[in-house]
Amino acid sequence: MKSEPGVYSIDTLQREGQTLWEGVRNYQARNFMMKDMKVGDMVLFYHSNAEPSGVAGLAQVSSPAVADPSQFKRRSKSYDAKSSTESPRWFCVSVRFVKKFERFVSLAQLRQTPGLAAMRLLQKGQRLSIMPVTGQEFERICSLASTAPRP
DNA sequence: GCCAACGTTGGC
DNA sequence: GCCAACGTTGGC
Repeated sequence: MKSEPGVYSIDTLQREGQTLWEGVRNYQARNFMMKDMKVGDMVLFYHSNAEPSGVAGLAQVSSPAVADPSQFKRRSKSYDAKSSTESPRWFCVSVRFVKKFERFVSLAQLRQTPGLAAMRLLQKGQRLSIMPVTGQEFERICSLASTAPRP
């Protein structure tokens, strides 16, 4: 799951413990939350549009998808006039803080890592804010987060 | 700040 | 249903 650290960082999540992942306005990303993500699933927390961008830590899905309340709030940037409480258009899960990585895993490091080349995140033009990761990719990234950085 | 890639919107 | 215009994302 991607977030711009200036907006919501891993530190914010650590402070708050848990958050509703509001504001996603892309159908593919929404569908991942609605259909694929289960309570207890592990989440790589990725800092996008950052200096540097990369995986900052781990979270965990802590609730099933519910109607995203921000779509009903007129003053919210995520307000959607075409949605209604009777048939909400947008859904989101909650995630809880698990850990901040000892070592931040930068995008450059991900790109350099053999075995991660097929990661969806690394494919050209990939802009989805939520996307699936394989078990192998997940393990690989966690091990990068706990081993010495490259020189 | 630039720009490629992609999604969405709306006229027809 | 097509597609041009526009908006957004996010790396660089």
